[in-house]
Amino acid sequence: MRLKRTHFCGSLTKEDTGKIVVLAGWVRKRRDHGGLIFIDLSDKWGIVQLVFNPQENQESYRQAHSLRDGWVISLRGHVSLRPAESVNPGISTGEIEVLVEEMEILNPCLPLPFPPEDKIEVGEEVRLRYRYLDLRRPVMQRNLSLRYRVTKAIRNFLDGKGFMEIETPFLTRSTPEGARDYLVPSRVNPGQFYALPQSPQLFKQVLMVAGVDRYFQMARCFRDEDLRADRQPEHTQVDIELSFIQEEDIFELIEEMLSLLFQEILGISLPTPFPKLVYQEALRRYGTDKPDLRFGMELIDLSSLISSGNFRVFNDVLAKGGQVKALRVPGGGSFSRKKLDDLKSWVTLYGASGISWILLRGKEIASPLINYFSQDILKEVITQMEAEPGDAIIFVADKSEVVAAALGQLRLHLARELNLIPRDNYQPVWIIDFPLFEFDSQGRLTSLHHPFTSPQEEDLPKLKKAPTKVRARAYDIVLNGEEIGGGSIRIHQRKIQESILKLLGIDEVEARDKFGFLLEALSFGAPPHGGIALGLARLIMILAGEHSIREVIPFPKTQRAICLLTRAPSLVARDQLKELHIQVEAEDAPTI
RNA sequence: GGGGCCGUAGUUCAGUUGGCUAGAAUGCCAGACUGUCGAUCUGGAGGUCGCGGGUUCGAGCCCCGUCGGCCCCGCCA
Repeated sequence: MRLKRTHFCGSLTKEDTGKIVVLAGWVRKRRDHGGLIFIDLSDKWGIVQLVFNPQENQESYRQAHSLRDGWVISLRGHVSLRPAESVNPGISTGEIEVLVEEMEILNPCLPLPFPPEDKIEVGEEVRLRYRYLDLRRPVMQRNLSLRYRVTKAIRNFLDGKGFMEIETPFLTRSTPEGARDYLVPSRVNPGQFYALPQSPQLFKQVLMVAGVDRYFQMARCFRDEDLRADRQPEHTQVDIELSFIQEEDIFELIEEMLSLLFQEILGISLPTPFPKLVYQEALRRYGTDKPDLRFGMELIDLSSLISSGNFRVFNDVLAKGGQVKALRVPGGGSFSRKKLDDLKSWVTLYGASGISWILLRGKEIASPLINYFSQDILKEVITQMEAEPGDAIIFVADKSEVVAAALGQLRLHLARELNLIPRDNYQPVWIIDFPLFEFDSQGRLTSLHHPFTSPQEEDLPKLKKAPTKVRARAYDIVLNGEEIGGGSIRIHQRKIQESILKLLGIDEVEARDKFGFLLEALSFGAPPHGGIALGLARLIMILAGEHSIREVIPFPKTQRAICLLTRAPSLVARDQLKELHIQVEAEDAPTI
């Protein structure tokens, strides 16, 4: 590269008119008029038009004929004001152009699979395979830069609050959190494995015992579970832990931090304090523990009202201790029979056997329930639902968990479909008072959060008799229906920790083996402590207005946990396996 | 582990009941053109219809299997 860059493509303005500049970048578009060639040159900062004129410079004009999209060049030229009729108001440098006097071709380029611009019609598979081209697109550059600005702002903020960033190991031991571990074989300890951390949970607690008082980390976490639009096998969490604090301290800290981010990034002020919603109430009103509060459509319990009718489906459900709840769907009165059938089969995904409905078509009421309920009851239903002409009321009757899942999902589904969710609106909410335990599918008691979460003190007496009634000192932060973080006040006393482990069916031997180090640490003057972890990509996804975290992760994996760029995972050489004392079952694993 | 949608030119897609040489747009290549910026005009090249098997006189289309992408259930502090 002979020419030394003096300016960036996107930063030139008419103030630079007359200057001799050296630019470097990618050829974006060639418009060859035979006697005159225009080229858009792009770099990270934007686009500027180059002009090759044979009357100005024969040699570079000749070279310009060979240029194609994606070629890398540098050039020296002088900045010139465009003729008034040729100004392009569509780009920031539209008032000027650069007349090229000398050019160096730095690298040619194959024809591009897709152009590096924002509006492309190309599948994600192709984008991921050529991720370096995808990331050249301005929108992806913005997402990358947004991520950097967010982490920088978080570091500054936490630094100002007396926090210290500390790294914890990637090669660690399997922790008892719920997810499947990624394992790493140990060469020097045959048959033994490290686990990649699902979170630095125990390390950050140990750091509190170590007197660090305020810790944070941009912590990479690994979970070998199936992927979703908001889940990758590895993700970064903003991991935070503090000593000598209560829930309110965490709430205030995170509220201040998120407010700062939204102010700095979007220029939006989030009102603080954020509202708090008790877990049970969230389930009752929204059917989920991560409610989207940007719109209403709450679930209304009509069980007692409806019990006076003689509709067998409802009565059977109620007799078995279930419930009948309903959702008001603004504008749903015009739903067709087919649409309602589709919704009916859609809710079966969530275990419901179907839906029932009342359509308010002007003054008319269309409903299969008409034959089973008196006019008075139907009117009362409409009153309780606060339904208006043109609305639909959709019922689900089942046991409470099914009603919550089905109606909760239906609420989201229909709100999206009917465009009822306001844009540029951000509604954070704390979900609090989670249960400490739940029963898993095999009827065993498990932690809802994790086993180091402190029970609420007033519920301690229920630990033995009614463990699922015990509330945890745990909290989630939910933003626009996305769980962007969660945490808890931890157990800092060995006795309580031991009794929780015992309740979880972990005997003393296993407890000592798996986290004896924690129990021991708790015995050496562990301070009361607690913390939170925020899912960085989810937060940035919301700030960026994207709908998948893959849009804010430079090199994400596909739903089958494959990196299409590098083709990881891959087979490894036999020798590598042998060195690691690993034998692979032959049937599904060819070797190289 | 399961459900749904999808896979045809570099890219995005169309392709009838199974029937001529598989099309369009864009991109690409060549030529023309001195004010374009989605340049324009003329011409051209470009296909393992994801892969394997089956049915059939004949398969892009039907059947079975398989691989891959997306969304979801289960799973997931």
